[in-house]
Amino acid sequence: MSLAAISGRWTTLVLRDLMLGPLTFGQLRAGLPALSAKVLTERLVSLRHQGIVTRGARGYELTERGRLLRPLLAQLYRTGEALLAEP
Amino acid sequence: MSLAAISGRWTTLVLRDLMLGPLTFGQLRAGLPALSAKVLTERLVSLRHQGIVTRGARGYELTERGRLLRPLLAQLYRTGEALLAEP
DNA sequence: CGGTATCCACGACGATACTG
DNA sequence: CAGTATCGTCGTGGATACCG
Repeated sequence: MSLAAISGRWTTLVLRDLMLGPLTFGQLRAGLPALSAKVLTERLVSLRHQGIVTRGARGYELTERGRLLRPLLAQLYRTGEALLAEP
Repeated sequence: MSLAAISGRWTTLVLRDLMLGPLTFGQLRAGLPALSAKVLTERLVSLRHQGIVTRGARGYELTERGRLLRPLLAQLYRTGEALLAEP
């Protein structure tokens, strides 16, 4: 369930950027240069269908529902650190 | 990094079962009947290569490193609940 | 029981070109 | 600028059959 929300290459990175505030398509691309327009579009469509992101006047932004993912993202990075520390 | 550890269909479910203690191949299969032997093998090989699981006398069990994933798994399920609650 | 070996289907991803 | 369309490739997973 929550895995669906963050699965797919790049998804966590897109979400991390959106956690800081609304961003336009171009701003998202600029932050993730290796991500193609096509895949970014796919990710955004998927996230919008899940009610995690909306498209408004200021670009794309997280919904209330999307903000529920913040602790998960945080834990994801924390665990990544821990795995690096204990090899 | 931590995403690699939990990516792949079934991986989180295999890990959740192993959190309870060592399990044999057959016990893992019994717990996840829809999971084919081939995919379970793949998952276990991958997890062993990442140092998350070892194969011992009692079957497969989490390493010290593997136990680092516990908070992440917990957060994953907690977030899943939250997403269901707030539609 | 505890896997390994093959083959096949499907979806994800990347590159490129194009459009309003 | 903000996407959409198309195509080819590759990885993942499922089904099935087989082995020590």
